[in-house]
Amino acid sequence: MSDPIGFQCADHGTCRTTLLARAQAHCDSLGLRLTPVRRRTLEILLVEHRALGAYDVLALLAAEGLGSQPPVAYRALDFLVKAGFAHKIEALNAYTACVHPGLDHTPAFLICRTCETVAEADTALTKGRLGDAARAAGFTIERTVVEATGLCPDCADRAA
Amino acid sequence: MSDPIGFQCADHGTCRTTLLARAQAHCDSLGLRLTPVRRRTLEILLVEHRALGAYDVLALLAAEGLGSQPPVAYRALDFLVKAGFAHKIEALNAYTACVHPGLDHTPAFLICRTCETVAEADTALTKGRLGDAARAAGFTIERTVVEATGLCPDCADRAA
DNA sequence: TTCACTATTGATATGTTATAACATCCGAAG
DNA sequence: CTTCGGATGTTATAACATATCAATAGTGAA
Repeated sequence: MSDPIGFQCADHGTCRTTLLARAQAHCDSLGLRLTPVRRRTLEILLVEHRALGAYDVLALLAAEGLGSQPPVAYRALDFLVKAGFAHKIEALNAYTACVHPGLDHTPAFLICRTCETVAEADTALTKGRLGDAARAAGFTIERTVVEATGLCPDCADRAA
Repeated sequence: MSDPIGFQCADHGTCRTTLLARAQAHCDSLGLRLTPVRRRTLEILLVEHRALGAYDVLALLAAEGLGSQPPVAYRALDFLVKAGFAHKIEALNAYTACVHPGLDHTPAFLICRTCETVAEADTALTKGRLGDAARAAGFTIERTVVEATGLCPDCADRAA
């Protein structure tokens, strides 16, 4: 598992620029289209650096004239999720940018219940004990959701 | 990790009776009240043996005159979840009975995307690699969601 | 260029999941 | 018996998500 990333990102500006450029390159190479709405949606997720609901995203898009109805946000988010640039956090019904897009990975999330910051780590859960249990049961795993809720260091300090 | 339970429960009648009795005993000993709505809700989850949405439960309750408005179902489900008799499946926004209530455990679920049957296993994820990552990041895990979606043996056979 | 094709966007409506807020009931403790 | 807290009834609405169909724009072939 790689180190989780998210609670101490020193330079959002750089990671935003880098990841946007990577997304653009990825789309170019696959013939996908990173349209203005999609690009801006990804940028919003990168800048906010926490889990945002579809309607949160929609409000920000709408403020810039990039669409005002729910499908606009959901389509953009679906695209980003399918392309691997973002993930859906099921426990929050919210979305967050992927910190290492392009790589095929099974994300695991550490979600702060106070500030909603999300850190992304990797698991290889299907190779571990859950995978063993699934095989024993004859179950074929296609997708996994791993989400841990709790307190991030900053919020824990603030509470103490 | 215990074996997953759920894809081959031979005798629903027995497990229903047993688990209802256990829930009753647990409530008695803790001074909780397993009221008619709560008891019936648990029974519904046990009998169906798959993930049910709150409105599915509500429809069944309503058909028996046990309330007809959303809060009825949500309150009953919240009670069952808090008491450890049921779990919420975040990936489905649905609820399922716990197969070994009373024990403090971190459930992991195998969810068939076709028949929506849910098998429950245990993980000790906080003791594994995710726990290591969380500790390294200074993150305090309070609750974990582990859900694997895929195909159960029956549905896999049927598809083949 | 023009055409046909496909992906994307725009717009309206609706479906689904969940909770807020407040009134009322009812049983247990004092 | 009263009072107090948990449970329920009821209305309304918030929050999350998708179906549908029309309009538009980019792409490649004739």
